[in-house]
Amino acid sequence: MSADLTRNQALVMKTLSGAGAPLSAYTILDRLRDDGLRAPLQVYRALDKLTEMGLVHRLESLNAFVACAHPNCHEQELIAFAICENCGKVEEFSDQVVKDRLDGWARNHRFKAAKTTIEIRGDCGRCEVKS
Amino acid sequence: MSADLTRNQALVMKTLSGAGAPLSAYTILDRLRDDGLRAPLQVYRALDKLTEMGLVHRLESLNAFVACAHPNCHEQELIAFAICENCGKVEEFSDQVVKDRLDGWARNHRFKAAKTTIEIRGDCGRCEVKS
DNA sequence: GAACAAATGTTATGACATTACATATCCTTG
DNA sequence: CAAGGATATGTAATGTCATAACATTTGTTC
Ligand SMILES: [Zn+2]
Ligand SMILES: [Zn+2]
Ligand SMILES: [Zn+2]
Ligand SMILES: [Zn+2]
Repeated sequence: MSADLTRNQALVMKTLSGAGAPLSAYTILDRLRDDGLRAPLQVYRALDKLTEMGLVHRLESLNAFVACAHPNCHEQELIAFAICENCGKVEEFSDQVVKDRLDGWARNHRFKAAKTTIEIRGDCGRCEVKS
Repeated sequence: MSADLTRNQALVMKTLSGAGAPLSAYTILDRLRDDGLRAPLQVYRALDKLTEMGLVHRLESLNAFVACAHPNCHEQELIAFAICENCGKVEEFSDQVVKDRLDGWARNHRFKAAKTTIEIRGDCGRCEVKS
């Protein structure tokens, strides 16, 4: 199925997987200087491919990227993200009812959805910050 | 209720209302040069206040801003946006079921939501492009 | 191995957003 | 009214995110 990754794609994927939290393209670049990467485009091109493959998600409200938590699991699903503003952790989930409701709205309004973004910003349970 | 707008806030609001589509902060700035605005910050500060007041929404997937279609109507609602990638038009809607499902997920995971983004990108009915 | 597609390298530039600091305006209250 | 505080403004500089354009290399197919 998913073809082997190229060198740059593998480097970017490894960086994101190891981070455990979203990273900006430029942060990824900084962490890969020693591996020979020098220009933003090298990272953006790898991110584009990885996103197409479903291995990486772009978080629109953060302008950042995160490794998929369930690779190859939810190819066609509508994915929602819960993003902790305190620790940076991201949880992915799907909800068929939400998907059905949004699909229904689109159908009723003759809107042809291409991509849907659902992102919840807030504080995760583990982060009950000592006020 | 919503206090009077300051000069800069009124200028930005008028520009956004008249546009009928989302505008970037820099586009707004360009359209207000003749009114004396010169720096991005003047626009961003006005946008911040207008957003707080609920008169303007930020579209995360576009890095742009749009005048609220139903001012003072949905103060506390979860708002979803359907954004046409062809004509730029944005439709706002609320769905209580979607809100309940997302609230339920958050409750179950002890996630304290601060702000939720729902944006559907696609093509609106009016835009059935001549292929 | 010629031809084509895909990936890479590099420079420059464009687009979006904030920091830092100075000044002005409004509004309260003694 | 003067003093003080809160809010709004003006301005320059800088930081952050993303793509255009072009040259080169690598891999695949016939
Ligand atoms: Zn995923
Ligand atoms: Zn957290
Ligand atoms: Zn609205
Ligand atoms: Zn349209």
